[in-house]
Amino acid sequence: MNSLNLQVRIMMKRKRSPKPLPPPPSTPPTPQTQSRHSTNLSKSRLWIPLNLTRQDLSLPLTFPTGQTFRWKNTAPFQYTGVIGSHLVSLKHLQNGDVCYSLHSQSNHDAKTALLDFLNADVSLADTWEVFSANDERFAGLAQHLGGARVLRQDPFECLIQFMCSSNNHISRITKMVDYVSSLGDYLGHVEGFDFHAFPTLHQLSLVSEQQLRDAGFGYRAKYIVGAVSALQSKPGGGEEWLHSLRKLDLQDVISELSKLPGVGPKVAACIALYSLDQHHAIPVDVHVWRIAQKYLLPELAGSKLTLKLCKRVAEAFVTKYGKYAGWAQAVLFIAELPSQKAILPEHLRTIKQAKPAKIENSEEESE
DNA sequence: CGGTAACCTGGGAT
DNA sequence: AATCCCAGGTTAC
Repeated sequence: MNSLNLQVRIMMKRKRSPKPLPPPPSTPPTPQTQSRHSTNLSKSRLWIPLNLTRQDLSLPLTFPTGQTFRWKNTAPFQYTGVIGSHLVSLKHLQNGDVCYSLHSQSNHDAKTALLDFLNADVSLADTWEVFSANDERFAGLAQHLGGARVLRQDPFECLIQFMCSSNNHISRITKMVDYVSSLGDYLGHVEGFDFHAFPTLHQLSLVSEQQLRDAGFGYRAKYIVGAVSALQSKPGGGEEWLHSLRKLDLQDVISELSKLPGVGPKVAACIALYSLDQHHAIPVDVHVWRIAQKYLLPELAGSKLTLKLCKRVAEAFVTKYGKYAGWAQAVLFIAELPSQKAILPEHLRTIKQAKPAKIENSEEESE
């Protein structure tokens, strides 16, 4: 009956009901979906400048590049998302400068929350200078990928998002994250997208494993329910406990997070880097592994990515790039994305054949 | 303790 | 058309 309450609350919160994509049996919280008729509130919107140039923050290189799945591209050079209870749009002006707009009642703390979320205290210029000094290729990439930042997200939101990301692809991750998001308080809609505050730990605890499975979470349904349950049993509350990890060393952060079901080294590193101030955390995925084999640890080319090698790759990144190695990883990672490679000149593009496309005759193993 | 086989799903390649 | 493969991995054996 908890879930029934949840359902009622959701129905009441929702102002509109787009098509019900994954139809759960009892609870139909629809994910955010394009619903054609968007209001034109944005026309008369008040845009406030942030003191950030495109080199400080590139929205297209920061929001749709895999560190969050909650922000939507709501117009050219414009992204909209939620920070706490603030529904915010960010966009580039013609000259590249960034400005923002609040869709909810503009509280004074909204700008503070926004700057915090953007990790605005970290100077990208200073940080990248170190990377470029230690890596000629990075210096080249930096010319084309300026403004690619690491965000400082809410830890709980980050945790759930990256639990969804494991062994998964972007489109389905986004669908799953949209579903979870729909369980939070409704905040408004922008350009056809519905936006919700991320559900609280309590709100998420009201959803069952079966509901998540029906929504297409697969085996991750069990992990999420388990992780939520584990968090609820933390003294002082799970959200507070997650925040407290910001004070720990990276090793301890990874160790603690890894105790949660569904959280392994990769997901833990993502949470650490994207939400827990662990700027030298290196999420080693297949892309980073390829980067490492090509440019960092060529002697490992061909071997399989084991836990041990995973740690070795992370160490190599920190050795080369220092205490903000995670920020360097973000840039190198973006350079690997098919969607971003197009903006790079030929000589900076990487790894034509990460996995050797099977050539005609398979009788011979190429070394 | 290191290595390996399942695991949900679905979109794209073969 | 039917399979296979892979996707920003983790768990259990």
